[in-house]
Amino acid sequence: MATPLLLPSRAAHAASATTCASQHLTAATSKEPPPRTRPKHGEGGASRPISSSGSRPKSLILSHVAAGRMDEAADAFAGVTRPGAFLHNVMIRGFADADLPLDALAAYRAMLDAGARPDRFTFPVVLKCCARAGALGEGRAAHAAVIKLGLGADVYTANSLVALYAKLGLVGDAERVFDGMPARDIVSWNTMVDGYVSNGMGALALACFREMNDALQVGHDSVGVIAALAACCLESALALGREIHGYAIRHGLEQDVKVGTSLVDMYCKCGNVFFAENVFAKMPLRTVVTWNCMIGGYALNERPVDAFDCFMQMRVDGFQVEVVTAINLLTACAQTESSLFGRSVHAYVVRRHFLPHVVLETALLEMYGKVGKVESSEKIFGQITDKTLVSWNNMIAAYMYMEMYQEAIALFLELLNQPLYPDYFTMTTVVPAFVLLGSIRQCKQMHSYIVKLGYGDSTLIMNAVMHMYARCGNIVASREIFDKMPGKDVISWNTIIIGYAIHGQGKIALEMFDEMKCSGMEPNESTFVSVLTACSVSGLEAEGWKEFNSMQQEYGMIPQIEHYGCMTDLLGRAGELREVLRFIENMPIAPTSRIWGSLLTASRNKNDIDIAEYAAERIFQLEHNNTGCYVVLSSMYADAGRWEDVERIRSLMKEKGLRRTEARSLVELNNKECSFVNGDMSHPQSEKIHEFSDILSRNIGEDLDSSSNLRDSDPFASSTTVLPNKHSVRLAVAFGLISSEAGSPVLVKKNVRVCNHCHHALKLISKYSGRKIVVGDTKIYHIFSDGSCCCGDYW
DNA sequence: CTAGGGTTAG
Repeated sequence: MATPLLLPSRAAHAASATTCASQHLTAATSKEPPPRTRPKHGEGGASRPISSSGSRPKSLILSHVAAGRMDEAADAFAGVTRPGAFLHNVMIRGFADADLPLDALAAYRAMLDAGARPDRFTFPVVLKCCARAGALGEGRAAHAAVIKLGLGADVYTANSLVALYAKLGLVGDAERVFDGMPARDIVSWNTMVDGYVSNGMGALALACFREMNDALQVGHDSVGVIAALAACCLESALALGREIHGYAIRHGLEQDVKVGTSLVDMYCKCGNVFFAENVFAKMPLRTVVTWNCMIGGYALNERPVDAFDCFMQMRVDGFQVEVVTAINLLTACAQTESSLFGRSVHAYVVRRHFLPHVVLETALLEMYGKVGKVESSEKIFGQITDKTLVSWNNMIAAYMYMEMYQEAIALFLELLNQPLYPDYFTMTTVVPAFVLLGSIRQCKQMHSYIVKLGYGDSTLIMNAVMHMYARCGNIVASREIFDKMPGKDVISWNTIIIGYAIHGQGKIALEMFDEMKCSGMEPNESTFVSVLTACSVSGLEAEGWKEFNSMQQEYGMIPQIEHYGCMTDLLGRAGELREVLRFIENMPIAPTSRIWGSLLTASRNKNDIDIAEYAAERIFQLEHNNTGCYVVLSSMYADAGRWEDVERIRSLMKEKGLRRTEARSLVELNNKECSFVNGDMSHPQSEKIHEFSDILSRNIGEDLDSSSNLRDSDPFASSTTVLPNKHSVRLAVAFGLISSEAGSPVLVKKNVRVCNHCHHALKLISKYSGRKIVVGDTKIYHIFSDGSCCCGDYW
């Protein structure tokens, strides 16, 4: 490594868009605080006027403070009539060292009340306590006092201010203080770098780390290297992390156990366990934190067995298990099939009296959730006294994992009543529950409830409600919310665009996209997923290509696998299968099963069994248990009359123990929803429903006797064959038609794709009945109206 | 007498 990136050229430095400091760096002259005489223990401040009690109480206070006996120190302090700044500082620092930041702040207030004048030794400690206590108001007041007392130029004090603001998440204020400093030392820079890191701003942290090398005459120390490695974790910057590793070696910093630990951590978090193991093995000294990082690193990289082995080795080496060790182990336990390991860790932490401990309890509940023991999760959740948002989120996730959607929604609603604010994770976890079982009626209920709780102006929440309406088939309601939203963000726009896309209204989706750009909102990668989906669903081939090129050329984005997925869908609908295949083979990223699935769909629509088989083979290489793939292939064989192949797949399935998702259709009526399975007879009006479906069949001239229906094409079905007009969607539609007012649309949601036969029949039924029939499958909404479907017969 | 640093639940 001849030219380390750590020592960049000025040009590179100037190129970094956001610099964290201004230029006025005087050379190494004024950086050191002025020399001072260090009073010896017990005689400090002897020159200052002290009360009649002389220096006795002073040394007494000092020894109490040194031993952490703050009660005694306070008693002795009370005996001093007019303590000077020094003694006040001693008391403040005593409380701070005893981990009593609130008492320290009280001592500071007492100092002010007593009329003593805080000095440059007072504020660093006071500010640190403000940071630890989260006391922003007191911190700001102290900042004002610093300026009033003319201590703003003191490096120690200013550094503490930077740290305070950064710790409280006010990076802007931290930057202002930092930029305003007449001189900065290595601590100032390290504090700023770390401030960026603790606020998740890895790129800024690294820019600042580089900049400090030019600004200071000295190299990085271990503190800075540790902060920079943390920044690499945030950015997953493995290459840069290696460079910093090199720097640490060249400057003899890798001997520092904290640097070594940070290196282990960085390599694990950047996904290179091998490098981490190398560093770990060569470390002359390890601490329990080092072991924790290594165990956590294995867990993070989904190597539970290695995590357990590492844990054993840790105990052999004589290290005590601590809370973090247990938390990291639980991550590994969650990756095993059974709850056995998790339960033993649980028993262990109980024995060690590690509980209660929110993070540990949350890790336990998450682990139980992931191994499918949702009751255990519930039990732990109930026992957590100070539930954090993460606890709630994990409990919701545990319900979701077990497909307990009602419970997930109920818990989410309960969360809205807590003094906690749901975050992005909450929403992305719970939204599928609404989407999967929500009806328009439930959406409306939820919507009004959310508004009543005062979340009506929350962009985060209302984006989810918009999404929910759109996924439940009510794009109009979705649009109404969108139009009324005061603070639309990029997700709001992406949501409304994909909403129109899945309703087959590609033109409107593209209009919204134009409007978005006109409004000054910058599209992101997901926007293009929405836009390209709109183009593909609505068959807008030219527009799709235009946007695909524009995202690269105008926005400098690199298309991701999702974008390629949209493009293969688009091509599959419009073009030749060979063309789709060529497109896939020329993709710069490896195709996933979703891409091959797109080709499979295309070959099904073009009835090309050879290419379908090819696509299916690719899918099985990636996902050997892809149920949907078997179903499509099997129905294609059936259509072609290749019954031996249908049989072959059927037995293959049996061998693997795979079962098809049972088809289910939900029809929404005014006040309730009704669910149907294929051939359903459970509804009280079943006879009438079946009869009406037969009438519809006759009136549309449906051919129920064609050869493909005589034999069962479904490799998972039971021995009884269900005629197409008794498929779940047909029963739901029939019931919807007889149970709702003439002229109103019928809305049905389905958990699997509509079969070709029913799709054709539903078009005719819409014409015959003069009704709009909306059928949502897992991907899009089919809007059948006057004999045609918005999907253009490709889905 | 003062400031900055390594591990933890999605």
